[in-house]
Amino acid sequence: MYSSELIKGTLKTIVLKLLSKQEKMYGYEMTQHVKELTGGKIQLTEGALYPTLHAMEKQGILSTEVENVGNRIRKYYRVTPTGRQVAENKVNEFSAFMETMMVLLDIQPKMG
Amino acid sequence: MYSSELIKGTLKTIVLKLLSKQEKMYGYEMTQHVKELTGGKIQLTEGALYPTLHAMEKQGILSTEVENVGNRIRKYYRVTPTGRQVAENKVNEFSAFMETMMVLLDIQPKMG
DNA sequence: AAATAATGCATAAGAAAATTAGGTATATAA
DNA sequence: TTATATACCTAATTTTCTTATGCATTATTT
Repeated sequence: MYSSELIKGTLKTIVLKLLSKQEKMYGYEMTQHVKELTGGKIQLTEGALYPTLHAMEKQGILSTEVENVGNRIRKYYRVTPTGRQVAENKVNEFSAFMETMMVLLDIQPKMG
Repeated sequence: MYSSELIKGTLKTIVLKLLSKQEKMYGYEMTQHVKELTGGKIQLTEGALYPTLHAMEKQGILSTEVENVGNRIRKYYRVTPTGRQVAENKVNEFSAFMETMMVLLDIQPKMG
């Protein structure tokens, strides 16, 4: 697990990237997906995730549809066309930011 | 300039790295140094920097010495031996975090 | 000479984003 | 039947940063 300091500010970017790759997802699914993809090193907390999802919906970046699974509710999120643009910008910005940080911190890129 | 969201949580890491490379520095000098090194893309604000420096000093990560330059005061900061270890850990953690984020966001490493 | 910008420190109010902790409810495994 | 997993949500608090302000000295521009 990374210190929570580092992860700050990346939540929206992560959510938007997930939803750019996968038509629709619900909140809990996102937490599990990220946990798996990062080997448990990043774990989205629900207390942070849900308010952020609501905010992004309000901003027109995400849209929702509710589905009933058994007696439970699932709220699926999708990126809107606007959101898709925001997603791309966010990822590009993060990418540029990382390059800058690598210079600043003398970090060598890993050769695949 | 990157959105302030992204830069959040990296301030201590940046300061510790600067001071690991350069025996001693004063606050204002750090702001200028980072500005130059990043082509203005990251700018440490004094409102964030000074309180953080004070906190790190209190934690024993940094030590200070005041110098009079003309009639002005300069407060130099150094990393303590403890701080040097913290610095290394922080940079390593950030490096690992970036790798994780690259996987998560499908970002390709730049070949030098 | 006077005004502005740059240097250099500092704090304080407020905003933003997260953590922590709680709540509701169903399904399943031990 | 008790815990764990699924699935949503909110509220109080904490952390961290921004914005604004203040003080003082020195260098530069007009």
